[in-house]
Amino acid sequence: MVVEQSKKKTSKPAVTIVDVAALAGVSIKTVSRVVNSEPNVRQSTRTRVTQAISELNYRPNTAARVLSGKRFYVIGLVYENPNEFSYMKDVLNGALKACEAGGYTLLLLPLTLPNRELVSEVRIFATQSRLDGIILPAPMGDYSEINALLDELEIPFARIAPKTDIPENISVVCNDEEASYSVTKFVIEQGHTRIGFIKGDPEHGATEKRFNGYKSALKDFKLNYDRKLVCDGQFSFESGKSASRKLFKLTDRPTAIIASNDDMAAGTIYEAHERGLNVPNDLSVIGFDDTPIASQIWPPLTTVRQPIMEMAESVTTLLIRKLRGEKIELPDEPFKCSVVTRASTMPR
Amino acid sequence: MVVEQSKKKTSKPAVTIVDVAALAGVSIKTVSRVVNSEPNVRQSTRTRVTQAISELNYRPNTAARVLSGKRFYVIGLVYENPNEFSYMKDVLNGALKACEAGGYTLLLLPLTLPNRELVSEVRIFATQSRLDGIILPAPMGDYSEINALLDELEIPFARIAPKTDIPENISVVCNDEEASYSVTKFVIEQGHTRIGFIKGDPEHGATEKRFNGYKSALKDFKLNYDRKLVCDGQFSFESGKSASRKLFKLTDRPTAIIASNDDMAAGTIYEAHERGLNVPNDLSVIGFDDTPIASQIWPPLTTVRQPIMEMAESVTTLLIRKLRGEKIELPDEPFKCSVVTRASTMPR
DNA sequence: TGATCAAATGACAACGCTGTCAAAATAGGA
DNA sequence: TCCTATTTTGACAGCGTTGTCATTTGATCA
Repeated sequence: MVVEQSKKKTSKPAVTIVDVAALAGVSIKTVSRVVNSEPNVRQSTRTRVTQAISELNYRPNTAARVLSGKRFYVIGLVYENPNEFSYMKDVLNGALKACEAGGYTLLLLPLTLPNRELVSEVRIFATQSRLDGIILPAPMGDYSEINALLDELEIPFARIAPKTDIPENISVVCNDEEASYSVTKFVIEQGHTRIGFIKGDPEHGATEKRFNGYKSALKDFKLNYDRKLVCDGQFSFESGKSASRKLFKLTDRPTAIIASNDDMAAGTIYEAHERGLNVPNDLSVIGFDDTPIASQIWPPLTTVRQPIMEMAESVTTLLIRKLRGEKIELPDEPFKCSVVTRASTMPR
Repeated sequence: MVVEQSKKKTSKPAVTIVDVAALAGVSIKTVSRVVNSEPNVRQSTRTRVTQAISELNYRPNTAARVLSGKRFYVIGLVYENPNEFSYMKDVLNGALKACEAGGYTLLLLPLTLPNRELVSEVRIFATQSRLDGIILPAPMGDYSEINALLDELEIPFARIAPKTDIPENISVVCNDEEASYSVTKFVIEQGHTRIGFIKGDPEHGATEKRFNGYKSALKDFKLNYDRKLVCDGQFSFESGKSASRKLFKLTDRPTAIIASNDDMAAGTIYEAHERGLNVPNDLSVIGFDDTPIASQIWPPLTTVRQPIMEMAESVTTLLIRKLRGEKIELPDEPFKCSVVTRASTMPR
C-alpha cells in the first residue's frame, strides 16, 4: 500500500475583507467602515457585516492596513533596562495586555542609563520602527530632550509615574506621598522617634513625593525633622548599603529606616547583618514597591505596594484610544498604594 | 485671540525601493534581489545598488514585504510568566538583540502555568499573530503537545535549555551537569560530608542534569549518597523553604545545602534564619543561576552563573538564519557555566 | 409630487514590495 | 562568426487594506 505524502504547505486561504463583503452582500469599503468603527453606516448593515465577520472569523491583515493607511498599529515601550526587573515586569505585562486588547503590537527598547546617546537611540527607534506612540515608564518620562524629540516627530507618548507635568500629556501616577505618609505614620505609631530615610534616584518622580510624605508625617506627629537622618540613594541595592552605613555611624542612630524602595531596604538589611544589628529587634526597616525580594529576604519587608500593572495597562489603553482619534479624558485620581506589613518592623 | 492649530502631519516622504532603483539605474526588482541577498546579480550591479541604498538610507517597508511575500518578519517568544523575572529578562534581552540584528520583531506571549488552555493559547498566538518562528525557553520547550502543534502548523521553533531531544530541532543548552559537579566538588573540598540537595521543577531540563552532577561528584569523592538528603522543589522560593525545613528536621542534618536555583537557596537561608541557624557558620548554602537576589540577600550566595543572554541570542540568531533558508549547523558544544563564590559557603 | 440635501454605499487607485515569467545580455562552443 | 545555453535584468500583476470621490438611497420640505 502506498501512502501519498503531501508535501504541500497546507496554506489555508486566509479570510479577507472580500470574503466578508461577499457574505454580507456589501462592498469591501463598507466592511472596512464597520471594522474601523467609522460613522455613516446604517445599523442594519453594520449588524449584517458584524455577523459575517464573526461567522468567518475574519481578522484584518495588519500588513495591508499599515501599507494602505497611515497607522502602524505599533506602540513602543522605551525603558531603562534595570538590574532588578520586577517593576518593568509589571509595566510590560500591563502594556502587553492593553496592546493585545487594542490590536496593537508592543515593541521594546531597553536602554542603559546614564547614556549620552539617549536621544539618538530613541530617535532611531522612533523613526525606524514605524510606530504610532510610545510609553515612557519612569524615569524615561522626565527627560525633556526625549519629550522634545517626540514632539518634533509628532509621536504621541504617555508616561508612567512622571515627575514633571506636561499639559495635555497622558500619564498615570499613584499617591506616593500619601502612601509614604501612611507608612511613616505606621512607624511612628510603633513608638519610633529616630526614623532614618533613604531617598531614591532624584530623576524619578516618586523620589520627592515619598520624601515629602515622610516629612509631613513627622511634622504632623510633632517629631523633629533631623537632616542627618536623611541620606541620598539611587534606588539600587548598593546605594542602600552605603546610605545605611552612614546612618549606622551616627552617634544616636535611628531605630527605624525607611528606604524609598525595596532594593535599598534590602541593602539596609544586608548592611545591618554585616554590623551585627538584628532586624527587626535592633532596627525596623521599611521598603517601597513590594517587589519579590521584599518577601524573599529575611526578615521579609514591610513595604508599600503599587498597582504598577494596572497603571501601565490604563495608560497604554488611553494612548491607544488617543491614537484612534477618540476623545479621552485624562485621569484625575491617582492610583492607590497600600501598606504591606511584614516582619521587618516591630514596635519599639 | 484665536490660535490657528496646524493639523497637518509633516509626513516626510519615506524612501522607497523606487528611489533606490532610480538612483542606481536599475529596476526595482534588481534592488529587491540585492536587498534579499538573492543570487544572479552581477557584482558590479550589486555594488551600485548597495551604494544607492546607503546613500538614501533606505530601509524596506516591512508591511509591504509582508503583504507581498510569505514571511512576516516576526518571531514569537512564548514563556512562563514567572514571579522572579531575572531568567526571562536575560532571555528577553538576548532574543531582542538577535531580532534587531536580523531585522525581525519580537512578539511576547507570557503564560501562566499550570494551564489547561496551554495548547489553545499557543495555537491562537501562532495562527493569529502571523509569525514565522517561535522561541521556547525552558520549560516551554518540553511540552510535547506544543511541539506537535507547531509541527502541525509548520512553524519552526527553537528551544532554550530543553530537557528532551528533538532531532533537527534548534536548541541551546549549557553544561549544567558539569557545573553542578564542580560546585558539589567545591563544597566537598571545603570539608562538608553531609550535603543536602534540593531538586528543581521536574519539568525543567536543568533539574535532572543538576541532580546528576551532584550525585556523580559524591560518587567520585567516595561520599555516601543518602536519599534522605535529597528533597523535591519547584524552583520557587516557597518550595525552597519547605524543602529545607525537611532537611533541618533530620537528626543528622546537613552542614551544606545545594539548591537547584537561587530562589530556593534564598528560601533555605530564610528558613535557616527562622530556626536560628547561622549561615554560613552553621550551614553553607549554594544556589544556581546568579540572579540578582543571589547578591542581595545576606549572606550573598555562592552560585552558578549561566550565560542565558548569550544562549538566547545565539538560539534566536540560528532560528532567524533557518527562516531565511540558510544552511545552519546546530551547535555541538554546550555553553559554559561558572561557579561564583560568595559568603554563603565556608569550610567546615 | 417633485426638488433638495444629507446619509449611506460603492468603484477604484494607491500603498511598497515580491513572485512570475519574459526579455536582454553574456558566455561558450562549433 | 553565428547559434545555443546560461546568466542577468526587467515588466507587471498581485498582496489586502484604506482614502478619495462619485453615486445611490432616503428623508424633508415646499
